[in-house]
Amino acid sequence: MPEGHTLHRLAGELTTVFGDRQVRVGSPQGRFAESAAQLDGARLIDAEAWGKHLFIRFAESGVWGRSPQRGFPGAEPPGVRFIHVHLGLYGVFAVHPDAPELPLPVGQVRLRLARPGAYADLRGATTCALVTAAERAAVVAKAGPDPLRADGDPDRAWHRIGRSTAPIGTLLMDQTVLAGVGNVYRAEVLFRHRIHPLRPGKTLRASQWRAIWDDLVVLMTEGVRTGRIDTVRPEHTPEAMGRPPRVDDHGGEVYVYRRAGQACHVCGAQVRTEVLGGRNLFWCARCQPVFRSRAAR
DNA sequence: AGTTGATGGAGAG
DNA sequence: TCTCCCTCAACTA
Repeated sequence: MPEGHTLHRLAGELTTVFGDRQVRVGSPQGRFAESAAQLDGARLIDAEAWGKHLFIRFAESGVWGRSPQRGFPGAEPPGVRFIHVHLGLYGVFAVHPDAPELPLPVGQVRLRLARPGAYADLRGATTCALVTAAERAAVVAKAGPDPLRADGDPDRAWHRIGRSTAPIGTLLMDQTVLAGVGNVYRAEVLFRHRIHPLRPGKTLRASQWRAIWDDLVVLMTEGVRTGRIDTVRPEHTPEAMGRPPRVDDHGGEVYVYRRAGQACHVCGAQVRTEVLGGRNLFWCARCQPVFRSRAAR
């Protein structure tokens, strides 16, 4: 379930459960075994997310005591290292904060973090690598502003969007334009703002982009809190509309994502789908017209 | 038992 | 634009 909210939620969980503690690091599956052996027994300082990237910070092996650098990623002490995790499409990092026993790994566990009473298993990640502070900085430098970070700057994204002929649906998914939005938030935020996904970025008004950004901050912050993606307004919830709740693997209440052919919750028209850049796009052609007359606004 | 798809992205051509 | 990678649940047969 990995969009930006998943990674920020994970960063918080990992910091709470393992922050400022000595941890066992292993790779039952074996693919991260060499790096895991180097980190095993080191102190985990904290974890941090930038868009869909997760960085787990470790003090130099054998260094003890509280780190004054915690929360100040600009000045890393020598020897600090990170596990860089990217979940890709279907990676899962399951944190078990209260586990009296350490169970045998089930399935392909690439990375296991453990301390007495707690463990976390990573499966299916596209990236799990031991990196230096400089390598981490290079990944961050490529990423666009993240709506979930206090330092996220919407103007940086607007600089790209406002002059691009690419579809806004493509730009929202481009992690160098904006970091953290995935296929669900893309579909949903465009629906909420009644913008057709194929509309060129440069045809948006700055105020429209600002409204989208502000909405993403709210929606994704809620996603971090709940661990799911809910985007319907109070008047469109199952309870308010007297419709059955969504039954799906991720469970959130949405307007258009993966609802192709079903009736739009707002206007009743059939939700449409199309492949764009290898990813499924969903929108309501009536609520999100390509061209909108002044009268319609 | 085998196939498909999924909230992602890198690299080749 | 295509191909490939990672894993596993939910399909199909």
